[in-house]
Amino acid sequence: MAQRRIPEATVARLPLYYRALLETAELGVGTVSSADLATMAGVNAAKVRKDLSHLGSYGVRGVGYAVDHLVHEISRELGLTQDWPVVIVGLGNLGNALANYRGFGMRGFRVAALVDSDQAKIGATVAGISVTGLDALDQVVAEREIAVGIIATPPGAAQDVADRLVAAGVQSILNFAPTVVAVPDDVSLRKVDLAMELQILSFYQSHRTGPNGRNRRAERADSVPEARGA
Amino acid sequence: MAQRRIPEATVARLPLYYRALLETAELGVGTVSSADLATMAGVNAAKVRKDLSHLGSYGVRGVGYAVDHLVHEISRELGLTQDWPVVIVGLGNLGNALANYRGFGMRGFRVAALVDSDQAKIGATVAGISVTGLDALDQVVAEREIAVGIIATPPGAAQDVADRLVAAGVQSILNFAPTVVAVPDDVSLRKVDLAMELQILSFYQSHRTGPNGRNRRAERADSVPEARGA
DNA sequence: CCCACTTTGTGAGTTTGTGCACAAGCGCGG
DNA sequence: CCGCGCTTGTGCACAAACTCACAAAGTGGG
Repeated sequence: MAQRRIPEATVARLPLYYRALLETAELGVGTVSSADLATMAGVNAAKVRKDLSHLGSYGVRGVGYAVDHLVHEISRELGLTQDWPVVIVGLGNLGNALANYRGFGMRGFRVAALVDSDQAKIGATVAGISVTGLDALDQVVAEREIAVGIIATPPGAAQDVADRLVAAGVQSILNFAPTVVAVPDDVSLRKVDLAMELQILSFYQSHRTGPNGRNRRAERADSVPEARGA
Repeated sequence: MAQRRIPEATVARLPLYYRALLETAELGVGTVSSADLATMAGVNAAKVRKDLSHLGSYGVRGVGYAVDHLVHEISRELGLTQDWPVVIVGLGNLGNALANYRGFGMRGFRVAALVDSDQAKIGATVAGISVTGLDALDQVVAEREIAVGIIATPPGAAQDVADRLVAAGVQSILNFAPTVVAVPDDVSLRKVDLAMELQILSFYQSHRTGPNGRNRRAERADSVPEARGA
């Protein structure tokens, strides 16, 4: 099958497999079947096989996939073999939580800088890192070779921050502010919007039919119709 | 067009339109065109029209959509006309941030309870709400008629908490723990996984071709290839 | 009243994603 | 050496989502 050009949907699932594989490796298991992986990742087994076939990582028929090898392949494909310094902009409740979030350490990501526009916060130390002013963003990004920016500001400031990040050379942005942010085509952008997620849940909750509200299924790409196996 | 059975993809965008419309209403504007909405929501105009046509909300040809009416329609469709009491389980960094998050007030959602298993945290007051023990989850959910649960625990505790939420009668769950959680078919589940988002960004970042890494576009459903208009 | 202009709603064609079902391949036991 | 059981890889058909392009329907000016 075509080696390159991995479908978006597959890319979005690779991290899921990756996590499942790390847990499997932890247990000392040497090989997994697509069915095992499917259970752990909460998806369909055929999908797992097709996804993995996209990255050319061969399993062994009759046996399964070598855990170590697959971890390495996915890791390489996701670019987790290199170090990604991250800057977090905005140190309100969320920014603070993110700065202290363990799990960034998860292969690759490292909080390398914290930035805020509030004079009162500049110079303070959060999670062992000194907070820098927004004006020094360019300099900090350049010095620490930062490629990923996280926006955790109020919505009003988000676009300005995004513009500054882009100007400073950041190529990937994760936006937590509840507003639409525009960036040039050559910059990747993803968003995480709490209110949106809740509103989507609200939709499915209010659209349950039947007297006691327990009938129709509320399928979602993210929901997990699979077994409880493991 | 068929009134009912709104496509998933459309449901996922309704909150986007909703927010854009609220901002428009704020400015005192009476009508918007699909093109305006498209710019604000960062999507394609044809998509906006098709999405809105799904909920039968009629615009006026040659004019556009009445902002107030549309806000009302979407609000009703998303179920935001009613009150949704929410319980947050797990009061680490993230749980605390969520408890203090303004923006929940956004029409409908209200943090009604905070739960943690740590004896040291029980009884404390966070964001004006007293923290309850995990054992009292059933009681709290019943008493306060909670329908939505947010899991902000470490990954190891997530499945157990999900089981307890389901047992207590919660029908919609938003999971922030970086692990796969399984729930019965009649419970809606969405997940927000920070590490996954970063890893997906990392994929696109490491797959930019060309010497300086500035060539290929990294399109994504969530990315915003549109103009900077408004 | 008619015409030019604007904007919606949607039919049709394309692309993307999903899931089934099965042939091909591998290991093991006899 | 052969056959059996297991698991991958994938062809195919179907479903979902997206985009284009345009007819239908409204407004406002002359």
